Amino acid sequence: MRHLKTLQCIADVAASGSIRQSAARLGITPSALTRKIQDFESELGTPIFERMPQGMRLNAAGELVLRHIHAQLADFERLRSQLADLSGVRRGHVTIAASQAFAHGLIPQEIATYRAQHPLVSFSVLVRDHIHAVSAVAGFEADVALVIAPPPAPEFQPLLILHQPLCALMSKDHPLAAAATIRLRECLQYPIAMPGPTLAIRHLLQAALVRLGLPVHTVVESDSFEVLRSYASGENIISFQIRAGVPQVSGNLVAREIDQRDLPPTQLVLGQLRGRSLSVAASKFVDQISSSLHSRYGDGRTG
Amino acid sequence: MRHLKTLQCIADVAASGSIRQSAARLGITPSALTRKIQDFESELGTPIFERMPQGMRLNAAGELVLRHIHAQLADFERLRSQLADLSGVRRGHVTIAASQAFAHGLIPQEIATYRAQHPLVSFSVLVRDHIHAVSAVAGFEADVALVIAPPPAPEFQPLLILHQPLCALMSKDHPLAAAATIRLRECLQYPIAMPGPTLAIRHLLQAALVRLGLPVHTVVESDSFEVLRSYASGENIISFQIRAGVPQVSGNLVAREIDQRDLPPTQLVLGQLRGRSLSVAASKFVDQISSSLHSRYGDGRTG
DNA sequence: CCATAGTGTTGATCAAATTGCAACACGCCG
DNA sequence: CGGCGTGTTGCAATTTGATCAACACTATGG
Repeated sequence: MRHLKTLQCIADVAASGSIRQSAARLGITPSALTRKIQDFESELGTPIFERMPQGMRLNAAGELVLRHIHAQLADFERLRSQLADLSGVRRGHVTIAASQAFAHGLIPQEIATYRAQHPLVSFSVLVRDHIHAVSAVAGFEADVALVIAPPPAPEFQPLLILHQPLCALMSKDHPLAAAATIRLRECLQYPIAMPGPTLAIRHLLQAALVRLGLPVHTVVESDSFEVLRSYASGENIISFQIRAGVPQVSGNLVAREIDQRDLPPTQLVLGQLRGRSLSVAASKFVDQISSSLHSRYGDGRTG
Repeated sequence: MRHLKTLQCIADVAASGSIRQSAARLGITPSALTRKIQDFESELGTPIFERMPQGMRLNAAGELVLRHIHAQLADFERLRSQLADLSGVRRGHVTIAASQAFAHGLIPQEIATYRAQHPLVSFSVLVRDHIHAVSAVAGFEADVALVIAPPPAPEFQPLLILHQPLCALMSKDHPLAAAATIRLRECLQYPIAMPGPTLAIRHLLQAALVRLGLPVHTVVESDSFEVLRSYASGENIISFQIRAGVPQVSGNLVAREIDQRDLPPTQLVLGQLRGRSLSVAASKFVDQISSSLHSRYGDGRTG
């Protein structure tokens, strides 16, 4: 788009920190690029980059400008999506940042459902921990984020909040698989495949385990739910996962909820950047995933 | 601003409905303007104007585009305001749409207070009834609106809501001026200067009067509070005004609250367009007027 | 029913802004 | 020092944009 070209150039230079590098990526010469930036700065009346021997870096004014540019580009994307919807076909691109817990089951399934109706909409999925998922939303890298226990941040606006119990994952022959819900202390009688410290549920577990004061027999610790799952399905080992993160088709794997006296329900939040209006495609995807989660899990809150 | 020029052209043509007219106002030739629009439309892949013998009119897609353009321009204005604030001086322009009730006392006084601290900020005041004030905000004509009993509209986001009693206006020698609060039926013993049907408080009064079922001795009806005030201060006539609309220095005019059993408190709402972020200048003005109203009147709600 | 005045559009011409190329100035590092 | 990295500038080629005049069309009034 013609009138956004300069803005995109600035955003690219801000990201790469180098005029020559951005020039190559944008398919123009460094001189044209440097002039674009100079013209923009002179129109604005303020420099927005610090020129350093190592390259370009945004100054304070530039940070404001970059936020504005990202907002402009996002809003234009939303316009395109609206126009496409007007003519009957929904097209566009949706970027969702999600906790790893949902990367296998929930997200791909929701995307598949959505794309069955609107095949012209494409998706990007960023797997990030709760902190970085929220930053991705704040930095216009992602349209929405689906995370467990997000840090409170004023710019992150929740669109849906569910309270979910934690589940113990085990093979379906496991002695504990008979009960509907189990106590955390029962789990500790068996070897544990422990989520790594970058996973949000690790902190929740940690707190509960300390409260219990019992020894934990950790046989493996991993940042990958895939690894944890494979252990839990193979041996007599127990692992953990939030309920919405449990795959619906799970082979010989079963999930049993942990009694809420041991582990209070955890917030599962779908949210966006406050004050931003989403594209039609993203907005409708949010609607779908909201109603899907809501009908499947209701509001798991009990206390 | 270079990259916004085309957008401004489109907005102007949409407003004027004529290429030649806009061309003259923008200082370019009609041919250049028609080409700008054609280029934009071809980049977008959709026409945004209907070409009629009488001129240009936005089509459905154009309406979306225009909204986007207004949002872009407003957001750029906000950026400029932020940049100015960064360098220590606050500058910018604030447009406020207000009910006529506040056009004399409250608004000019608040603007004067603000401009005493920030003389580089300029103001526009649009006097509109509650319906049109909300539309002005929705159509990006005004940054904020201060209105009585605004119609419920999803795009209008309240920032401050006060519940205000209606007051009877009379000269300070008036027989009723002795009491602190008065009953509506007492007022009807005297001639009334009645607010015109375009004023929001007319509807409130009307409902209460019908409920009372007493004859009303209307000597004059006017859409101008200035006219009503002059009658109320001159003869034994009574007029009405919401409390925050009563001028603080009022000559020989006094205001007495109507008993809330007769007339429930009215909503006084300061609001903006939902999802829009205001310029620093406008945002700080909202802060000032909010705290000023809040400290002066608290929340007048009682029931 | 034609003349008129209004609309937007188009082709050719020309000026102005943008770009590319090559050279330059500066800082860094071995 | 010499090589490599950065951003910047002068000048020429190119592209973009604006102008002017003519055109096609429609509504309106005599």
